[in-house]
Amino acid sequence: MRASAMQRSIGTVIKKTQALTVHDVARLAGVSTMTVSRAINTPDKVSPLTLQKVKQVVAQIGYVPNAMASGLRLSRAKLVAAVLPTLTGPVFQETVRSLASALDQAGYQLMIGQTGYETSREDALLDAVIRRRPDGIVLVGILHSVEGRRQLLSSGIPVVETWDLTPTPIDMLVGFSHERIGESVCRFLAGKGYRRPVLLTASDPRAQRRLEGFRRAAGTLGLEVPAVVVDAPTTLASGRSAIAETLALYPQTDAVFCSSDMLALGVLIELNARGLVVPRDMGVVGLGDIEFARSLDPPLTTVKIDGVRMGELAAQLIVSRSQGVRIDQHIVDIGFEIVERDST
Amino acid sequence: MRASAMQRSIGTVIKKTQALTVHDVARLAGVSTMTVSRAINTPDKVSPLTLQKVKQVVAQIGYVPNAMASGLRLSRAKLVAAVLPTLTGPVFQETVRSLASALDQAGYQLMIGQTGYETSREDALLDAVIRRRPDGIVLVGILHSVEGRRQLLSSGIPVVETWDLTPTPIDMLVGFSHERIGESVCRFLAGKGYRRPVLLTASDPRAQRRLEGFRRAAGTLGLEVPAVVVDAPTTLASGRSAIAETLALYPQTDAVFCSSDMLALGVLIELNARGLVVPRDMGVVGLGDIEFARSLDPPLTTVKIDGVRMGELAAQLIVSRSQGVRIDQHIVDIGFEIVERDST
DNA sequence: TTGAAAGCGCTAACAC
DNA sequence: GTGTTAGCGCTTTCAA
Repeated sequence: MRASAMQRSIGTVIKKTQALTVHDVARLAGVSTMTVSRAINTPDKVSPLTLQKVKQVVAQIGYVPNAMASGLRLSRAKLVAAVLPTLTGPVFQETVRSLASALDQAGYQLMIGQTGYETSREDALLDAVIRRRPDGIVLVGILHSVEGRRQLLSSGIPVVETWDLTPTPIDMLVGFSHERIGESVCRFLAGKGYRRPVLLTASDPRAQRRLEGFRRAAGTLGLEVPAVVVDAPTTLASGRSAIAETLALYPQTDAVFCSSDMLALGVLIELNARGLVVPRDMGVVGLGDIEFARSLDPPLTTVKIDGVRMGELAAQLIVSRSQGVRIDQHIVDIGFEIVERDST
Repeated sequence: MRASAMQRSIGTVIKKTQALTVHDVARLAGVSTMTVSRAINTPDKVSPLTLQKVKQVVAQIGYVPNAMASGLRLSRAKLVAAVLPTLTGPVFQETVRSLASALDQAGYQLMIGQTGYETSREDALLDAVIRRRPDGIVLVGILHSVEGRRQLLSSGIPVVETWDLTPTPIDMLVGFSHERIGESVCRFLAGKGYRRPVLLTASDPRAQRRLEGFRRAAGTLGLEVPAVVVDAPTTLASGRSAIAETLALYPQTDAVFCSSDMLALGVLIELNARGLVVPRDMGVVGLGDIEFARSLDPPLTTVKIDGVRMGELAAQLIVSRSQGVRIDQHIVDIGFEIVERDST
């Protein structure tokens, strides 16, 4: 009978197997604990014979070192924390995935904390994060709380902010300028002959700055740019309703710049449902260039944000810093790129 | 030369700020370290006056307890690990998000490990996970490696498998039957009058079992069911090409059951591009009922998988177990539901 | 090349 | 209600 089946039928509680330690290995291998530690961490500082003996015992009894103990001793958790608004939605996914991969390759694990768009949760979350003494903290998206900023600063833990660009980061930063995106998209649309663009803007500060950039550029062209606000996080459904609202309020609109590709997909679907043809009746620009953007019908013109690169760079900054390397380039602007496809 | 050695030789090393400990608080508050510990963890076991004094010092100097130290002392990391194929794609997102939230509320943090669909990576990843002595491990999706199974079992760490149903879980399980989904969707489509269904099937074992279930049910109805295989992870683009292939190979197809909602979206887009009308010319069924399914045009008939509930239950099982509660229900079948909308 | 001692920061158990 | 002692498992330092 299998163990689990037995437990269910009889109701036995599992005996908690006593976890193995260096002492167990040391005893069985006939060496000191220190030698075990060396055999595992710096094998070249141990004679081939002892090394082999220790390795064999480790394999045989299935010893796995305790990271809490070594972390405490070394003051290095080999852990990095990512703090983000939410794991849901395609926006930050690529960044987090590549961050996790890059860290993994360097022997670090990733811990996740979601603020859930509530500023009140941020402080408690940061406290929980700092308790673990991670080797670094990656902020994906914005940190609102002022108290949180202070906590991070005084913790002395390396911090990388992402997805934004500010001249005054907490510590390090890998991002891009939302204002410049607004400006660029405005010029791009104007260059294509669009004269009555509308922004479908998420209710977050970064979207707000894209709007400002867009309007600034539009001002020099003598254009007025209305904005339709959408609650964050943006969804396909909110894209459909936002374009419906746009058509009702500003029927002469000839192009929309959406706060995300998902929003843009909603727009495409709603326009298609209304028998309107993109780009003939309406130009559509997305943001993110997530996986499906190129596969839509028509393929979506969008602003490519290199989330993978951002994650990799963030990982690199933290790993270097935690190994004591001086970081000269505290602020990295990874830029963006307007990918022109058939929706404009 | 090791990277760190090289860095040291260049000589640009930064000194770390000394982190605060209970001793600092104790000294400044004029009490013992034990009293500080009590003031923080069991405030009701401390006199109101000392409590206030300690709290004030803590706030003033910004002391944050060291979780590695308490974790080591208590043998409780207050950490749960989630191991999954990839963070990308909408499939497991809801599960992971709700898992993180539920754990957070119970005072646990979530650590992420991605196997990246490579069995070879699984063992190394599990080793890294077990080192941290998490209070539980949640397997999202399947664990392929036999050695990994063994490692997990002998670690004694509570394990919850999800997104599947097997009579022989490693430990605990929260999932649903993929075979029954196949059967149900087959009967559903047959009931709607469809006679030539095709499956767009991802190349993973769970999708395979849905196909088997579908074919078994189809067999009793005298139907043959071809399958078009799509590489995991499924994407919108692979949906477009899969339906194109389907139309070429099996032109009389009257319905498709897709391995994910994203795949189904690709199908809808491709059919729309070809001037085919859903459901008149083709019935489409998705899997997952992710956020956008109801907002598509037409709204997508799909199999609702309650990822949020799965995450919550997994969290609950682990938290209970780690608090010493006996778990009688080792296997929880959360079922599924066919949500009929307008695409069939 | 190997080992003994000490301590990372915290808290259970036991005194007072 | 508070303090003292000891030790969680590991690894740096120093001695052999």
